Amino acid sequence: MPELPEVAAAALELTKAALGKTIAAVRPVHFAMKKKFPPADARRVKGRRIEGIERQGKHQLLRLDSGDTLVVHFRMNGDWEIGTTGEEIDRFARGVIELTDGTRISLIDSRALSSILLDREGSSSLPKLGMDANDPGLNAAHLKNVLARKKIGIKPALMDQAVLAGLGNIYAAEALWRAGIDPTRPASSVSPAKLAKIADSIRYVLSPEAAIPGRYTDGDTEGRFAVYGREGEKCRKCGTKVSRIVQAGRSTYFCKKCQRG
DNA sequence: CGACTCCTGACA
DNA sequence: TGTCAGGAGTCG
Repeated sequence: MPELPEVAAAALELTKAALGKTIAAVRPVHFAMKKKFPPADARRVKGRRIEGIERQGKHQLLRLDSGDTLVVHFRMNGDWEIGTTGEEIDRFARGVIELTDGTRISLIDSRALSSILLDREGSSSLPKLGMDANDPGLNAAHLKNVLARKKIGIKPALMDQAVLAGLGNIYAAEALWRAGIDPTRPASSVSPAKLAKIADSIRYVLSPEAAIPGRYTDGDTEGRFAVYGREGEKCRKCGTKVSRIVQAGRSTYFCKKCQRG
C-alpha cells in the first residue's frame, strides 16, 4: 500500500505518537525482522529519546538522542498501528516500538517484507535517493538531467528511487496516463515538453486534491485510479480498453490510444 | 537488462 | 493450485 503520500501520512502519525518520547523497547516479532534487528540493536536503543522523525523517499527515519537512527521501510504492505502496551499484539505485527508512556507502535505487514534497521551514528544504510517526488523543484529541466542516458522505459525510470524518491508503481502509471505518455518510451528520448507534462502530472497525482482514497483518506475505493488495476476496463478519456504489460517485473497499466507520446 | 529473492494473503 | 500484490536488493 505505501507510496509517498501514504508513507508521509504514516510518518505524521508516527510523529504524533512518538516524537519526544523515550523508547522502552524495540522488538522484532517476525523471524524475518529478527534477522535484521539483532538483540544488540535492541539493547542499544532502549532508553533513547526520539528526537526527530523524518521521511526520505519511502524511508522513515527516527533520530535518536544517541545519534543513532532507526530506519523503517514499509515495502509493499507495511503500516503503523498505534496502540498501548496493554493490548494484544496484532496478528500481523512484525515489529513493535514501545514507549515509556505506554504507547505501542506496531509495524503491521501481512507479507513481512518491511524492515526496521539501526544505523549507528555516522553510518547510513540508505540507498541513493533522487529528488523527492513532492519537491516543488521538480520540473522538466530536472527530469531531463536525471533521465539523460536512461534507456529504460520512462515508467520504470520514474520508479527508480535514485531518479525520483517516493514515486511507485501506482502513481507512476497514473501520472503517465494523465500526461499522455507511453510508459515504454525510452526515458532519455522523452522531449522537454513531455517532461514538463510529466512533472505537472506527478505533482497533481500526489497532491491533496487528487488524494486517492485509501488507508488515510476517506472515499470509495472503487474507481479511485484512472488506469492502475483497470485492465480491460474503459479508459476514462477515450473509452479504449486499458492495457496491462509487465515492465521490470511490475505491472504497467496504460491506455494505448491516449499514451502514445 | 531479466530473473530470482524476501514473505504471506487474497482471489480466480 | 496458481497467480498476483502499491518494493527493492542481489546476481548473472
